[in-house]
Amino acid sequence: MRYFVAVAEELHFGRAAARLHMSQPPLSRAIKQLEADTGALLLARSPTGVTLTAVGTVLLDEARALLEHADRVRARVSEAAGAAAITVGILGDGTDPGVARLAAAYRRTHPGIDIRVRDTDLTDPTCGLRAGLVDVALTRAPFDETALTVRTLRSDPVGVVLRADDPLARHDRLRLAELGHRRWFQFPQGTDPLWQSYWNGGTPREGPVVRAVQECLHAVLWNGTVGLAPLGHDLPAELAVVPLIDMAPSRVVAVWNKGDTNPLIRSFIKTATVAYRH
Amino acid sequence: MRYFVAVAEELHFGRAAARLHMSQPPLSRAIKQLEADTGALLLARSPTGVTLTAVGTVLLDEARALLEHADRVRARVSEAAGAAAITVGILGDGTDPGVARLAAAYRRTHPGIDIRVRDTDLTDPTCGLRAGLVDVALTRAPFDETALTVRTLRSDPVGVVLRADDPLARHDRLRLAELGHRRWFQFPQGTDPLWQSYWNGGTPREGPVVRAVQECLHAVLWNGTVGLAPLGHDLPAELAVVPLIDMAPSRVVAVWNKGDTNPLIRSFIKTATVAYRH
DNA sequence: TGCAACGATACCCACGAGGTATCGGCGCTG
DNA sequence: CAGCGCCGATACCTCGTGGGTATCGTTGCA
Repeated sequence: MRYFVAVAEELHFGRAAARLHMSQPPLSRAIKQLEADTGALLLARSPTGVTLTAVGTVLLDEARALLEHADRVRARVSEAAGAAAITVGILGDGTDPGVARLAAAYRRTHPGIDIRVRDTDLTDPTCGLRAGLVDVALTRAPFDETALTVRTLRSDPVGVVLRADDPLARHDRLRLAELGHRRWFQFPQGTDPLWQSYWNGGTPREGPVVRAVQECLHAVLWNGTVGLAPLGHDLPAELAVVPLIDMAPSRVVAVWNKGDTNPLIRSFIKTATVAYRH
Repeated sequence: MRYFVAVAEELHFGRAAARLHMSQPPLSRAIKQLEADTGALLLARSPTGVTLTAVGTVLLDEARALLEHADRVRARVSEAAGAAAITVGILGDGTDPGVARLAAAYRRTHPGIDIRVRDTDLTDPTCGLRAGLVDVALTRAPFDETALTVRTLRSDPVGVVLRADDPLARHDRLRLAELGHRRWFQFPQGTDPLWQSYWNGGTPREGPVVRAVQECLHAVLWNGTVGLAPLGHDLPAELAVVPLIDMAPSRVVAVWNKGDTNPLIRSFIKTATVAYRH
């Protein structure tokens, strides 16, 4: 019916399709189907243009009222639901382009829902999920997944971060073994072992302790240490990141507590999967 | 929303599913999805039973009103459309079980639509479609399809109709060649050549002229002629039908005039395809 | 008479709504 | 208090359809 109202108002299939953010053929089909169900021609397609038939005029009025009614229902129910809120944890500084798209999409499809964001440092890959500080975390695997549900959103190749003037920075790809003698920045003791081990390339390392992304970069810049990072992020010109060919890619994931009853999680995850799929 | 109203009224997923003619799991999922979109729990599932939450109560009222509104819109539009009608032609005496299911299904999904039926004899496989006597024909292929659109609904094996005491009737299958010396009942001159040729098994035959199903049966009973018929129909006990192994199966088809603008045709064909798919 | 516009058609792919089988949790019962 | 049964949730599969791209046919216009 939204489709029909759009076409009836534009009196032009192409423009209506644009307004509905879709292409023209499926719109034509949808209108045809509506006509088949009502049993009457709603739009007179003459080569000079599209006109409303008598029945079409009736339906236009009725459809407008009905759609308005539906919108009112939505509003009333979400009012009755109170300020529904979801807290999402984001690892690091959350400048991931996917996050921006996701936030925009979710605000659009669920207006009135209160989205709270909690930016966390790199020491807890679950962003405080277990502690109940967030409902869902946008983070990176791997980590201890007991009592959590994990959904992969994307995979990024991983590289090593070096000073731009580091001799190794001239390579266009490296192996972990070529970095064995370097100092690596380290997460503090007590962080998730799987997480810690992954970012150390699988073997224990020595180096300065970091907690946030900025600290990692500083550690590389000032201390000449190295460390791993997913590719595809903007870095200051003084730093270089060289792809590692023997490192499993880093998975961007959405995580939530198994058995969490907050109904918003379900819709949030769904929006997330499509937003990350471009 | 219909689903939600059903569950809210029954306060029992299983019973609601039965009422909606569906199974319980997809209903559970649908409600969950509604809850995800609303952002609030609508139903409190306790092991003792299902209860409406506060938000659920609000939605129940609103949903009832909205669904009622939608029904009113349907009624108003179909009233404005006037007595929309579709005339369907049926070949032979139209006792095909599929036809009954189709009629029932279409009346249910399109109440208020005037279905007129035109039973025709076997001399015109298009049931007067080209002459404009019907909008859509439920008939059997093959025939001249120029300017027609054909949609196959089902395929029936074909057999030869014989008197029960005919020596050939004792076989459980036959070949066309074994019937070469018999007289076959014939359609009148001027009927569609493809149609005529098909029911003659591909070669010209001699025999009494028939127009209706009854006449065919009488021709076999009283004149000792033979003829072809699709299997799977009830016949009087004095007649037998023996499957032919070298005869292409007979396709039950829906046909309409190419470019016909009656919008009901589309929905009728759709209902037909699902009705014939059991 | 060629061209541009526009709705219709053909074809393809991915998502989701529906199904069946099974699980898990709680209450009831012997 | 252990076992059973009820009932909603979960897992997994399949098919229909809603959306896409590419192309056609018609018609008005230059």
